[in-house]
Amino acid sequence: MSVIVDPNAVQEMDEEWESEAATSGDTGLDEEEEDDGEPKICRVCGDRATGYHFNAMTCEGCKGFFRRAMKRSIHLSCPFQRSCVITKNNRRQCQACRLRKCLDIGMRKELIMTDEAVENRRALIRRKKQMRRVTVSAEVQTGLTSEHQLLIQELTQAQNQTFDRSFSHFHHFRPVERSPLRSCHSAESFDEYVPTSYGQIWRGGSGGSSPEDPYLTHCHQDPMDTMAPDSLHKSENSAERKVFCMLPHISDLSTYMIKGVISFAKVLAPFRELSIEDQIALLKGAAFELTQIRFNTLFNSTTGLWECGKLEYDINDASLAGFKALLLDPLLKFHYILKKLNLQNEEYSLMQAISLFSPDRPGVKHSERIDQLQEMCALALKSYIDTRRPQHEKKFLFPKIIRCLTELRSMNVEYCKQVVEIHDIQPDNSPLIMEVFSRGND
Amino acid sequence: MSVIVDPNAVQEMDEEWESEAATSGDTGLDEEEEDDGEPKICRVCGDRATGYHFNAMTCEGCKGFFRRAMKRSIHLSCPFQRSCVITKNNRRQCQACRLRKCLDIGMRKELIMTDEAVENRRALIRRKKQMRRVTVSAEVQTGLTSEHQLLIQELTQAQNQTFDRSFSHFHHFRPVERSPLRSCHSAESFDEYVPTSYGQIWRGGSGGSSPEDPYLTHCHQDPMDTMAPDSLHKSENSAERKVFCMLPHISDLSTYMIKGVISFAKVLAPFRELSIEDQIALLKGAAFELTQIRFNTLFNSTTGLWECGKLEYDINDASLAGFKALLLDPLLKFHYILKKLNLQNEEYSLMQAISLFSPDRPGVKHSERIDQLQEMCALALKSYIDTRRPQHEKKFLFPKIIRCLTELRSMNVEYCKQVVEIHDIQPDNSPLIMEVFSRGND
DNA sequence: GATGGTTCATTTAGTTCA
DNA sequence: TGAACTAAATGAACCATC
Repeated sequence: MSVIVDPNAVQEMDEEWESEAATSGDTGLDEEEEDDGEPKICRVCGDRATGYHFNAMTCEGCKGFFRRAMKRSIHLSCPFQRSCVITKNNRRQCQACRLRKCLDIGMRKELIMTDEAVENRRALIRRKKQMRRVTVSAEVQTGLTSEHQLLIQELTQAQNQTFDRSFSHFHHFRPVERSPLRSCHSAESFDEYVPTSYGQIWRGGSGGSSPEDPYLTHCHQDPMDTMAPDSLHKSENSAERKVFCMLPHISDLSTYMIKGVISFAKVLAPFRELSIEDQIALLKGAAFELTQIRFNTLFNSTTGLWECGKLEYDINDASLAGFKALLLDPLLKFHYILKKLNLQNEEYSLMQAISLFSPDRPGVKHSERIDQLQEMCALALKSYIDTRRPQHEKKFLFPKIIRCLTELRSMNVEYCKQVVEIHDIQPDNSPLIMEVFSRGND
Repeated sequence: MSVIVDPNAVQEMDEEWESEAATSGDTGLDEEEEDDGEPKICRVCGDRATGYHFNAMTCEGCKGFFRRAMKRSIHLSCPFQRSCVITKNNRRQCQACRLRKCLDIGMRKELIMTDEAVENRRALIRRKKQMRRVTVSAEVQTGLTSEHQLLIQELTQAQNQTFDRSFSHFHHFRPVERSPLRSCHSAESFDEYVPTSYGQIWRGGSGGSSPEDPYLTHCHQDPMDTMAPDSLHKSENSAERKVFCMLPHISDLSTYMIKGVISFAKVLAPFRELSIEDQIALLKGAAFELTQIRFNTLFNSTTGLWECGKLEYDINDASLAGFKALLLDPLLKFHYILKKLNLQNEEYSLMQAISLFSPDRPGVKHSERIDQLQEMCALALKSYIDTRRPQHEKKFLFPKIIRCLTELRSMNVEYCKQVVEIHDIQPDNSPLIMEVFSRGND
């Protein structure tokens, strides 16, 4: 039964039969005098129109309705007979017919801005607003453009808000356990995970370690010393002893730090404005790097310790958590080198931002925008250095920082790999860690 | 069905009038006092009114009463003279008269949300509540892994981007032509392609469905009724009349929908990463299924119509395009059954993805990867249902959806066959359709 | 000035529970 | 049953860009 039978059709003497057939109702009242000044009447509901909206003369109500209904993109069904006459007073009673009428009279959904366009617009407006707030004088005084100033301000603020230097939560972590461990694995499989060459490389090259090496004066036992002899025995008494004795604690520490950097990112307006998808991709890609940058601020290059309140860690703790020299060698080097640059909080924050806004992380969709952000951060860092650092530092500091970021990035891959490997042996890592690192980064 | 007589069509924009009668022919009541500040008095019982409810100024009591009474849909009878005067104090004494009064003053049952709509609303609220807690993927237990979350997000985004619900292109299709057709073909060839058994099967003939089958009680004309008598006459005046009068339009509609699902696939990153060869194989294999899944979102199971803006189609339209009961019977059944599941956008999108990534389509080269993708989509759907659906739905929804997909797949073959057969008789199909369907699928 | 989006008080669905 | 809720949709007034 060719269903589109419309009783109204008979009454319609308008030229365009079909465009009216389903909904008609405006009975040509507003049509005839279109000559010049259009009648300010909503073509959908007959209310007072406020101009053309999405290509049709409509009222504010129908304008908003059309935008919202199209964005919701769900199918609406008329509870009546699909032929409701839309009027000012009944327009809310049938969304389906109202929307159909909108389309009938030529409203076009292409004229609705996409979510992305809206986001860009919002970002633009926000930036301009802030820009306006910052006076030009400030720019003159600091030598930084107000845009850079604002950015740096936002970053350091985010950093301070989300980097807990009280270390008060560290007590909730699973306990520190540095004592010799007993393997449930065979000697060779264990060898695979704790490199024998570790000590040599660490201790500075050719000859073994000299006691005065700053980063070796600490209480780490070589796991091999105590463990190898036992490694073929099955664990007899100590059910809790793990192969990677520090893993539970280090895992909780990492998890905590990751939550911190996630908060850091989420506090940043330009980050929040990205799609959720991209936010996740960026965080997955940068989590390791950001935590290491933050750890660097806690690093004491004299003692080789990361000082976290009353707890402190050395590189061997990482090896006791199962990480191998292939990662730990360059990582420790990184910390010494970066520490030497003696960065300020602003610079650390900018570094984090540059790492975070890496447009080439796997899974990133809108890389252009992220690229912009990264570039802005880099420029801000450059300007900051130029204006705040003494002459002799200006020249090389920026490239050195960038170099550190590059090194960090190259460790990222290895880190992810080792996390997964470790987890296969001893699944002590938190779900968050596994989620963030369990797929390839880069 | 010219039953839909709309009094408003004749009446001009008479302010008071319109507020009352959207479509139904209810007595336009006298709204003498409504001028500006309406009296906040319940039109049913005289109690203090709280606003318009179901199209009438009523109190909270009558609002709730009306909803419940209409939903219960049982017959009420007055213990008195069927003429009780309803007041605030006696309103509970006679439900029958109270309800009658409600209807009299213009309360409309259509403005009560359907059970389906309510369910959707609940689901949406549930989803939003969960969403509120989500910051970054794993941070919070959404019950979905971030991988699944991302997948679902990508799919729904692709769906929204590529499924044009404005139906604005439908006007460019060749015209709808539902009138009786005249054959240019010889009787026998005609008979061959418009199955004589069609009507019987449809109407519940020998082998078939019983009349009370919900999906068979609908108003389709049997093409044979009008056509058979004429089938021996050659077309005398109408050169344009075709054997399959709806074919041109339906063909353009199908072509358009296929373009839509191709776009859907092409927007998906995991799809784009497949070899071009496999992309083509998958699309050829799934085009029919995807379009049908999309059509289901437009299907109104109350009316048996697919609602596409101001156009609407019923199953008979497909038969007027030459499709036969062997396809159309199970297809209509499929639409009723799937619709009943009341799926959300996310679930429809996942369904499409599962169908799309079928590793066993003819011509597929790298089936392992596709198998992976399909499995991931299936798992995502399962988790989605587990986390977003109420307890009682969790159990069977997933298998039911899979069952629908199986059914759809089995129709795929028959569809391809009929498309080719139809094209042999009346080559109105677009090249795209022929390209997609002209070789065996499965 | 024209026409996009934004804001937020208001309206009116459904929900809860005594 | 209905008073007191919650929340989505609405639209008037507004802001911003071109």
